[in-house]
Amino acid sequence: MVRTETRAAYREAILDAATRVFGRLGFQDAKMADIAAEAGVAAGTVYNYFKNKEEVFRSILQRTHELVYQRILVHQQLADPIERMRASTREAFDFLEEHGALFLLYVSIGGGFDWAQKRIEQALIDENHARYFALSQATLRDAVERGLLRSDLSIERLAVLLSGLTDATIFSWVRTGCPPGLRTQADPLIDFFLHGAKAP
Amino acid sequence: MVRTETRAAYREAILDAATRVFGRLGFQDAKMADIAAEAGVAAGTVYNYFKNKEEVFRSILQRTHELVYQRILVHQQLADPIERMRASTREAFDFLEEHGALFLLYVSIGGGFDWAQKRIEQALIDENHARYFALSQATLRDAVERGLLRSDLSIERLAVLLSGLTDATIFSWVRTGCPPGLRTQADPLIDFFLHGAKAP
Amino acid sequence: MVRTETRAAYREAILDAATRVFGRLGFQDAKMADIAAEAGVAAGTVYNYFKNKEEVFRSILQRTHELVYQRILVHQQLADPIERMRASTREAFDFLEEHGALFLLYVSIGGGFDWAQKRIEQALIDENHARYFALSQATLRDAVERGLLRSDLSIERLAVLLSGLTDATIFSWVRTGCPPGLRTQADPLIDFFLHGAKAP
Amino acid sequence: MVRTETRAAYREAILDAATRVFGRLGFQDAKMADIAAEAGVAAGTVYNYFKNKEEVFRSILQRTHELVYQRILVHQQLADPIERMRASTREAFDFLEEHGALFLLYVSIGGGFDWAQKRIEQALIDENHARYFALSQATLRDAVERGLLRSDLSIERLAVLLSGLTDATIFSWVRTGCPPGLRTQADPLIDFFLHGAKAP
DNA sequence: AATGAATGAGAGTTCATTCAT
DNA sequence: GATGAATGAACTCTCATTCAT
Repeated sequence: MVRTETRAAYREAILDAATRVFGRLGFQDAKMADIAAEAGVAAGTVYNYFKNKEEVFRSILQRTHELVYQRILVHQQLADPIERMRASTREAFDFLEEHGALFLLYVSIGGGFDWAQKRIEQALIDENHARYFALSQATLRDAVERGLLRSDLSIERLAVLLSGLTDATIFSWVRTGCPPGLRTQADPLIDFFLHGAKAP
Repeated sequence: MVRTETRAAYREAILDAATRVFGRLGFQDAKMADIAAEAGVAAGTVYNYFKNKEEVFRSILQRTHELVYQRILVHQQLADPIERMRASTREAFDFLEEHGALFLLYVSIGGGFDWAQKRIEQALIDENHARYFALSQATLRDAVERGLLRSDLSIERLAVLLSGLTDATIFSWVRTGCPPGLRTQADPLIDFFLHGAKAP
Repeated sequence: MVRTETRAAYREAILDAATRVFGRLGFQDAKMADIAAEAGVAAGTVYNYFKNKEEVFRSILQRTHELVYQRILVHQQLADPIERMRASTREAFDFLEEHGALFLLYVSIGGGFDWAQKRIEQALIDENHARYFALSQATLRDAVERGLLRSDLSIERLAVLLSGLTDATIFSWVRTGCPPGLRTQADPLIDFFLHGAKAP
Repeated sequence: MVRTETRAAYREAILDAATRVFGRLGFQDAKMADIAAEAGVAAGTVYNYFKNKEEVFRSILQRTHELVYQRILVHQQLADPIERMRASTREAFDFLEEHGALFLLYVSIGGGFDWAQKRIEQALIDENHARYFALSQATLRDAVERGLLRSDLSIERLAVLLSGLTDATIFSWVRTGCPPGLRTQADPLIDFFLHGAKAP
């Protein structure tokens, strides 16, 4: 029992370290030695927990995805689809603020374009992305059916545009050094999604 | 004179080849040997034109940026800022359709998140990105001042959101295999930017 | 006493396992983890019984040698040296058929040319080999002195040639998949040793 | 043309070096760095000529085999099969004396039992071995048909026994430090093959 | 004494860059 | 200036051995 806990703790520590290192350097530049050092273990130890560098990366993706997904899932019970959109966006932004290694989240949320990842596990990324997208699309469909959103654009197109606004906001936030307060941008973002930029 | 032209032609040929190879494989996986082979020259020749791999990449970025920038610049004379936005977006989409190696354009246009680039020349990317952004912001400012766009969002915020919509559209287009007709999405995109998703 | 027996039992179990694993994979490819797993003990346990991988190997060699040597020794009491040769060869072939891990026997008997062994303990191999050889030479000397064998070849040379015939027979047997009946080749082999290939 | 020659020379130099190193240390213990150093080139250079360590090994095998095979082939025109056997054996022994790296010859001639080789390219080894064996068997068959050899043993069995005598002689020679004069043992060996050890 | 995870030295291989031709 | 082979630093991964429990 103790052993199992210790193993799990080691695993988590390595994933945490790897998350920091990948976030800092990207997949290619991150060396296994860096990850091991950051985790405070020997190089070989990492290989007792993960088959290779790719699996470390994949595991981070999966772990992060699961974490965010669960947190967003909670809000899907809200009756009003617009409220659901607002809550989900706030939740995602909250998560980003809490975790330094946003790069990974971004990636797991879907839009990432790092060629390294592409090579590694596009399938996994796509699958995770698809799960988020499915959630988003369900909400949008609900909204369209209730007459809350225009119906001349496909659900998928709406989802793409919404994620575009979200991603751009995140990028911009990262670019400006991750200042506190990202979550406050969630509601204006949804408002913009609804009403656009036209002067009233 | 001939010599100069020959040199220039070699340089262009190498950049063309490198664009294709980087577009196909990404920065890390693209080997100098691949680029040389694609260009039909010997490996060493590349080094007669570029100091190293990074400079090849940087040069592509710069060249592409210049190309797109000039094409977009043409439309800045249009009196109506909304029309300017439409024309610029169409122009960017056209360029993407014409050139297979869209990845690079996208990247040079700005939102890219490839870690390789980050390492290499974020400064350059940012600078290029800033030039586009300046263009975009000038148009948006004009529109706001004419009362065509809401004034409760900062010009910069508007620019970020607009680029988000554009980028998401491009990503989605790439993801679906670059089907013909990207340019037809330019006007609906601007419409969405103006009016949002709300049902009328 | 019990303790001692337990220790001995562990030791034997590990050697048995190691014999199988070395036989299957050779020295280099056999991993200590494989041996431990095959023996049903933890990796560390092996090191409670043997200093290192080489000692495990050496111990197998020694144990196997001892076993075979004792079995062959029994027949040395036979009065007729030719009969002694026949009986010894049969005994060796029997042993090979009984034990799957023939490779090791062969090796310990002497002619092996595995570079791994060479590196490890050529001295030991040579010593064991010398013991067999001494037995063989004693018999041959006896035969020569009794006028049963030609005396124009040195005893050592005769021993070398005899072992060559034996080894070739074993190799050929292994190469053809160790079909049953190796022992029946012992007598024809000795006959050939005596009379050669010439037509009568 | 010069280039081609240079390339070939490099290739040969590396193979020569590798032959020495493999002969000295065996496959596993020979490091690519050792081979490169012995050849007086950089580590990477070896990889410009051979895909990997295994291919270096395989190439040596093939080259040596070809060399020896051609030399033995010359004597196949001799009318008397017994003379053919004598000449072939002498040729093989000559080759061994000329080349320090006998290990390889031995291996390529066939009886080798190095586990490393087994893993690597047993197929190739077997194929080469089969070529020698075919030669040997043809000669033996000829001799049997002419009534020169006993016909109660299969051709294959005769070939096995002959190679056993040869190998044992080589082993013994190597074991005693490769003293000059191996070739003088060829004729007595064939004599022994013909008449055996029985006193006349 | 058994365990099994941590260790870390070491090897094969890649590839950007250099340089003699 | 083009060539293309040589270079060698650097990185991932393996596994014999150690050691805390």
